[in-house]
Amino acid sequence: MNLENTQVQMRKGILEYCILHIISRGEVYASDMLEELTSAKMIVVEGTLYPLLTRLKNAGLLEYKWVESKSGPPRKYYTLTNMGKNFLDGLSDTWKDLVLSTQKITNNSK
Amino acid sequence: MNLENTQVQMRKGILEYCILHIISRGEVYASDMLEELTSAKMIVVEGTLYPLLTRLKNAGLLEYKWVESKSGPPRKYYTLTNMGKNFLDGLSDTWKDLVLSTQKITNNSK
DNA sequence: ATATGGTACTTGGCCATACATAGTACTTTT
DNA sequence: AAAAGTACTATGTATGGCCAAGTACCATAT
Repeated sequence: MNLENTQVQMRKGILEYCILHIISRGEVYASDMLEELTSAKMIVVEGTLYPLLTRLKNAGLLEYKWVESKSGPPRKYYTLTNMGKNFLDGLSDTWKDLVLSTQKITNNSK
Repeated sequence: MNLENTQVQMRKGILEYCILHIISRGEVYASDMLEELTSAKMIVVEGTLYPLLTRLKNAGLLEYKWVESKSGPPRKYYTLTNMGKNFLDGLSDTWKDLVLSTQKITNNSK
């Protein structure tokens, strides 16, 4: 039971929300997402991101197309499916509720 | 992969934070916490709360004393240890960072 | 042409937490 | 004595983040 471990637990689910959101703004591939997540101080590593993308794709929330790159192997560029858009909307509400609930508890000083 | 499942995932870790916070405000026992969590719309059930309290206690973050009840079996009243207080402070920062990071990403409309 | 280093993605296994479910123990009510 | 209610315990399952090792392709240096 240490802080680092709890930080990991806190990220669960939230990451999914953030990634769907990033993709909703336009075609991106994994490294784009990693860069944005890192610059927002949301710690993520490859071993987390890639399996997550695969999961979301298998669930029908994402689709991708291969695009050639000038500096390396081809890349998977992801976009949201309609189902993905709906799911993102649902997640949005869930996240807002969760933040509100937490505020309610942590601001309560009785 | 459904919404309900993701809600569960999002709660992971955050619950720990909320519970430590509730206990930090004074002696409480499990049903007190359950009531407050429910009224804040943070869905939790017995089967989640009790094991969590045991875990936190074994980690040295909580301690409890038995108190007789007028209407039923005795209760465990919990308080934070010093270690628990420090841990809660750390969690506070972690949570705030996480919310900020998420805001940064979800408000980014490029 | 071959070797080296970097980029992009894949896979298998581990661990921690939330939850469902069933069960124990004690008290009060009928 | 039986039934109902309260407080707590124990076991097993599912999921997601992460580590670590590995594959494959490209560009550059030797």
